[in-house]
Amino acid sequence: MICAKGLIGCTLEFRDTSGVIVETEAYDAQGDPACHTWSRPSAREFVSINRAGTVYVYLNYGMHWMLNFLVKGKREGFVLIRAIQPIRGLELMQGRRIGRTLNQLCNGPAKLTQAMGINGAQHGADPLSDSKWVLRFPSVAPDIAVSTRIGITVAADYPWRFLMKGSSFVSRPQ
DNA sequence: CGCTAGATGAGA
DNA sequence: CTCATCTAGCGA
Repeated sequence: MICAKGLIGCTLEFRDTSGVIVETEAYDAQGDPACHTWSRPSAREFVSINRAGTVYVYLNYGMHWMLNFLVKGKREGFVLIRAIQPIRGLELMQGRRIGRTLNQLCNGPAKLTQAMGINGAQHGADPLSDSKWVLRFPSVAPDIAVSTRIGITVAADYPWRFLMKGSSFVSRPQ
């Protein structure tokens, strides 16, 4: 999905923390067995009642919060933020993830939500009207690598994982 | 009501 | 490799 690719290199700010998005994955609301909309009526309702950009957060494995943004238009679905390069609020983030090095701070979907303090309370937030959230686009387009999605058991072969080429802050190298 | 599969991460 | 920990959705 184009939007997932376009978010690579963007700076994401939430409250007092920020970072550059270096890894994303796309989930298509149409015909993608790995997307929540495939088996969850509540996810389909979320897509229909919210506008593009809305924050979709959910709890996985009973303890890990996953951050997504809603995509709408011709293709609809979610972009999962899988890793960021920490920029601002380093002390705050390291305080939430004791003992982790800078490289290990936000190199995974659950790690970055823990570090940035993102949880279910943010589900449904609208970054366009909520000053806690800021998304800035890069001045120069970054080099992007594409690979298959990881961590899922169905439709994992879709080439919908995007990484900033050469970044050492991705969850795992391509 | 009971059951179970997860878009994971930490630790041994 | 194991296991922590919870909930939407589904079948009975």
